Amino acid sequence: MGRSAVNVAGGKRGRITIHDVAAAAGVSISTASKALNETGRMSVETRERVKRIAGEVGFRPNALARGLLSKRSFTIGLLTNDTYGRFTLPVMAGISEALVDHGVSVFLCAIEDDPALGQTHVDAMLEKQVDGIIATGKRLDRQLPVDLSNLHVPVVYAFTEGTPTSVTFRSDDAQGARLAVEWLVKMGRRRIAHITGPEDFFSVRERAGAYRNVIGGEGVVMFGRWAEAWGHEAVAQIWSRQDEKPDAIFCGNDQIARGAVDALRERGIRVPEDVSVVGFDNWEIVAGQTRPPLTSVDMELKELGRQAGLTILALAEGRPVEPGVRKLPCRLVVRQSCGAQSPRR
Amino acid sequence: MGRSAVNVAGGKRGRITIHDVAAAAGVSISTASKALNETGRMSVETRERVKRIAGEVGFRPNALARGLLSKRSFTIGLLTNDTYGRFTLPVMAGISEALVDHGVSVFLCAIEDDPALGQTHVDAMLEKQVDGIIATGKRLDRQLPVDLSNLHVPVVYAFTEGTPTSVTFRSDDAQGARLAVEWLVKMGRRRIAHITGPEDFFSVRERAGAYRNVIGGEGVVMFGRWAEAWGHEAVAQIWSRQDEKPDAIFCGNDQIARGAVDALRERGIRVPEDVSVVGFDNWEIVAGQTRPPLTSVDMELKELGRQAGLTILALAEGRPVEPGVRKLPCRLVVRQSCGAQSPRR
DNA sequence: CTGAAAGCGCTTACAG
DNA sequence: CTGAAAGCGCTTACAG
Repeated sequence: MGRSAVNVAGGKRGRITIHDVAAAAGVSISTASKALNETGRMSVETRERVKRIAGEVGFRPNALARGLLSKRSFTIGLLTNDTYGRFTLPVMAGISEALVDHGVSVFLCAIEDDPALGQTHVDAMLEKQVDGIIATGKRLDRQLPVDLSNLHVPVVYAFTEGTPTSVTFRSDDAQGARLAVEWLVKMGRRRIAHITGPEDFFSVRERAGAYRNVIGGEGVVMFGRWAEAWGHEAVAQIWSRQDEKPDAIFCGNDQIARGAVDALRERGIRVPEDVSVVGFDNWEIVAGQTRPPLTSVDMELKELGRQAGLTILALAEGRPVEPGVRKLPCRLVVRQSCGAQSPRR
Repeated sequence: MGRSAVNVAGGKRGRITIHDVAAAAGVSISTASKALNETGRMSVETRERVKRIAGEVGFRPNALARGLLSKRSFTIGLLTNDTYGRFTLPVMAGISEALVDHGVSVFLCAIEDDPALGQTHVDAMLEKQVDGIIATGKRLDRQLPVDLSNLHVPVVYAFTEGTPTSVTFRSDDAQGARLAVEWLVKMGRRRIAHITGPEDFFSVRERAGAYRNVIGGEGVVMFGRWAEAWGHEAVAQIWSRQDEKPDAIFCGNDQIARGAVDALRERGIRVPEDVSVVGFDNWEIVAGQTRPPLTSVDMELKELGRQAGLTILALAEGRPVEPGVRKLPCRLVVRQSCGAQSPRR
């Protein structure tokens, strides 16, 4: 008891080591180690005493020393080229949430689209003995500008293109688009248009394909830019034509949807009474501030991050994981832009 | 040469250690270590040979082992309660940019406003022997829900409230507001109103105070919420009154400014011809998409992050750092909402 | 100019 | 039930 107080200050640099705990408890460091780790066999009394004293002196095991032995650093790296963070932040939140209970911390490395910077960060992670790397990005059909194959540590891809033998998590954009269009149909809409982003995006083609499947025909698909201004322009184009006007618009993302809603309002067309609008991404800052707030497809990126985190953990622990692409379902978030009814999920 | 190839596979687990390099080069591990670290004295020939072979076999020093000796992990933690990332991402980018060249990696920990989660993350960081912790948040007048004093590692605060003896970086909101209002004055505006957020925010009071100082009177200050809808409402209130209308509005953030601009347009009031508008935050997604795009005050959070990073590094290396609050200047980003003229900076 | 030895803080067979 | 010893991968005095 009295002796423990003497050692509270710890050795040099103020850090308390297992030696201090052992000395204070009057046992060897091996016994102290086993007591704290619930391994080995010893009297309950000894184990409890060591643990109590460790708590009293504020002992915190040095993860560096531990990692040196165990070959596990309880550290992973998250690599992203999405500097703006629109997609990376929810993914990061999911990873962190899944791993914090396992004592795993996450290095975040934003590499823009700079291969040299990417290599620097990968090298730094590897030297720090990360247990694995999760690569994430801003589009499903592009790889990060770094080579992550043959790395000696497991790699998982989330919301970015992976390699054929890796495990890759992505949103099921076709299913998400289906959700949106079927919802519009269920609201009684029959003339549904689709205003979306650049056709060279894989997800744009996926979403457009699903749109066509649901409406059972060619429909009206307008490819453009990921911008509010494009939503405006597209509405102007449609309403300047002679043909019958749509009673619903499925937009490729929330920014386009916001532009479309604003353009409709400025034309005196009511949303959702005259025209229903659905967005994609469920980006709160955009969807929530639109008048009226947008019903939108959420890609569940946090859940995607969580699964990527649990997978990298499994790989790091040597548990078997089936390689391949895993599509995660999207969810429709109902606000006011399609009418008041709530989904019957 | 031939021998090095034999060792490429490394020891168990495929990792190549300094033993492999030493063996391949035919020297002792001490010599290998000194050769690689440019320390000690030896023939240039030996040093070069060791370095060449290390490169050939793909040797990567184990930072865990290194850290155990040097008491430096080349790792820092970034703690934030800003889950949305609006403020944290630029800060993080600045930190990372400043430290990557020094071989330092960053653990990102989002703790929401949960003290227990905060403690868990702090404990994890401390066990991993971080060289320091940077605390950041979403407002200048609130502390994170964790106690970071008496930590045995240096702590720096950036865009969140620190402790009296710590070093804290924050934006100079008064100077930023002055920049905005002086700009409006320079554009010939004389009746400048101020629509802003909740009065209990320190930065709201700072900005309002600077506004009053520049216009030299009480002015029109309307406190409200950080939302587009509030910008709308405030404009409606002003324009429903009998008195003379403002010819400029300085808004407390970009969302309010966007709402105000939309409300003005809907009233047939032209921006910037009839009324100039300035926002605050320079949040690209809002400021850039407003019609017309917003002139806005940028808090230079990336620079703030960079300085926080360099400071924590200095502290970690034992260099002396003056404690106290450091206010960093804001910058006015000119777009189209005040007129076409560009700043004469 | 080069190497043997001690040690960073811990864990884990192996003895007793 | 408990402890001495070896070792994880490196660095750094200290000898030679």
